[in-house]
Amino acid sequence: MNTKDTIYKQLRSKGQRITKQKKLVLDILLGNMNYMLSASQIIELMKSSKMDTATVYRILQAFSDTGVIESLLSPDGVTKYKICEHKPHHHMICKYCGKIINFPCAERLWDKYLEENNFTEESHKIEIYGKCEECSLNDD
Amino acid sequence: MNTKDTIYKQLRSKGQRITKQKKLVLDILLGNMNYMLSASQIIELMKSSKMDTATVYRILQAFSDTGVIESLLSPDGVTKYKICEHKPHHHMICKYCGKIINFPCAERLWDKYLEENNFTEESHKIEIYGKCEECSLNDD
DNA sequence: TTAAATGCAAAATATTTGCACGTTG
DNA sequence: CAACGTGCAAATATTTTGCATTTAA
Repeated sequence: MNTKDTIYKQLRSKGQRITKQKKLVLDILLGNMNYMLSASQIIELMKSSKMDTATVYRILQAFSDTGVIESLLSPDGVTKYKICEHKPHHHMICKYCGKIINFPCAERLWDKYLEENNFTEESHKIEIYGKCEECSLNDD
Repeated sequence: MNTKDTIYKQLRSKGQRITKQKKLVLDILLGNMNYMLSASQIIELMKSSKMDTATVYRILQAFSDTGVIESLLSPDGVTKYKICEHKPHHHMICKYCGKIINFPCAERLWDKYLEENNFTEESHKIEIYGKCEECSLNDD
């Protein structure tokens, strides 16, 4: 079973239907696994498919509700989306080209603080911003 | 020198002027150190001061450029702001009441991955979502 | 068949801009 | 006084909604 089938299954399990439009948005997202796309970028890419903006927003919402995509606030203040990967991981985000590199979720350092505050963790997110290898090389 | 003076200095050092409007927005933000506010919440709170929305957006932009405020994408997809604190720290964010609890920035776990990818870290951010003590107690 | 999804059009929000005027330093 | 910031009004951009129609399961 490939990634697409897994996602279809995930969507169906939440009572969603697999439409032509969802497949198109999914293709875009799967083709950009290493980048985050903003809603307006996705809408732009969908123009050739004559898909309505409202539909794009509804699909993004549905994908997000189902956990198919995750979102992130980029340093320039824009919300961006990408396909969720299932192994727990975090992101290194290149500020120069936007590339995303995943790294595994290691053990936690903050248990102490959770205890001190009686805070119950439900999820967490680590984002590292900087410059990727390629962009460093291009500096010369 | 108190927090406000420090911030004024920070703004002046970037050539910004301290206006009545900036003081008002700053007061709101300082009065909500433990919560994140969205642009529209801030605009709402500013209504009594008859401040223009355009001005609020310009001030938020200016504060952000100067590093006076930091932003975060909340789980419901809204961008929210709060005053930056200067000791390196991260956030525990209660999903039920929105309270923010800071915890210090500990040593890093991901140096290995930076090396593997020749990625140059410029900054990082850890966000922990869950339920705070008070909200847990209220569950009963 | 029928619940869910789409397209379309329109409304509601959110954000940005130009410009004349006011204010800070 | 000169540069910067503000208010106002208007332009854009973004996101949401209602409803008739289409479509996936």
